[in-house]
Amino acid sequence: MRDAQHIGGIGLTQAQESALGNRLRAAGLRTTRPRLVLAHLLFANGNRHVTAEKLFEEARAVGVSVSLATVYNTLNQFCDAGLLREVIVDHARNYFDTNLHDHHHFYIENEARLIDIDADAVDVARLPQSPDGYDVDMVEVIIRLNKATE
Amino acid sequence: MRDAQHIGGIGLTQAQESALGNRLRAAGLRTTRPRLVLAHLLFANGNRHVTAEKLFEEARAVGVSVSLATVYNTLNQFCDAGLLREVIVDHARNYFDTNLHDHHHFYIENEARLIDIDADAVDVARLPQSPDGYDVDMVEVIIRLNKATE
DNA sequence: TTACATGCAAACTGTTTGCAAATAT
DNA sequence: ATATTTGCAAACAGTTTGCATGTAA
Repeated sequence: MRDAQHIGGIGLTQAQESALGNRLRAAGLRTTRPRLVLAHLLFANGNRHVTAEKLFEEARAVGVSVSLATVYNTLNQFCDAGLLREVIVDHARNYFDTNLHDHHHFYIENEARLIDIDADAVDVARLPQSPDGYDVDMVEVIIRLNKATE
Repeated sequence: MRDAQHIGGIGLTQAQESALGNRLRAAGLRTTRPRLVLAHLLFANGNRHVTAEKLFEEARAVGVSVSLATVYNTLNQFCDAGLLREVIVDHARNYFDTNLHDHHHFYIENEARLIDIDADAVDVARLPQSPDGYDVDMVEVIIRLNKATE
């Protein structure tokens, strides 16, 4: 007898569902079905970079009906709650990153694809002084890539 | 007797106008009035970071009527022609930077303001290897700032 | 005189929002 | 029972585009 599939048709075990529920509650969010589904898609398999549209399609692909507006709202709530962070590399699309550790990015421009770079793989040895009256919020290194011309 | 004001009411000298004209022609662009006006606003006073809307307002402020669409088109043409480059730091607004040298940016988030950082003020000592099949297009360092909490 | 640039308004993209119905606690 | 969340559709911001008119070469 296998685990009940509680959430949509996506085959979440009770343990997974409960863990995700705790995570949402810890972040101050109610555990609604759309949030559990999206959280599962986001957090179940390692770090991800996701746009609203892509996540929306993934939800539908696993047979869960969520509105696009809810995907947007949920991503923003997760962001505000500290479960996600934004990455700004493209003025068309907004990316959300599940990796909350200090890190940087490759951005493959013609594929609109992000790849994480561990913080300790980059050495920003010296930084200029910030203008008076301002604090550093974060230091981002973005390495823009294109397909190699062979 | 002072120099004739050839372009709108913005008091371009003949020398300035001719220099800007050359610059546009060298970039493969016809020297139209809107382009000369916008080029003057962009290039006359050192390096700038500008949005389409801001440049549009500046043009109107100096009494030149240019359509917003033309400002957008012109900025994109200048970009394609290598007279400007884009800076992506905010998914709402698109910034254009007149500084074509290798450099980085402070971005003051709550003021939507960019400040240049000379390339040699930052020491990116070690970079990770790019994924196979991709070439580095550029390495951007963005230091996000907020007003200091005193 | 011919190709290119402009202005306008309409289209378009990604995202947000107002509100009634549904759901979590 | 009450506050929160959802879905839908409409609104919205920034940007792009089609087309008739105007302009540079």
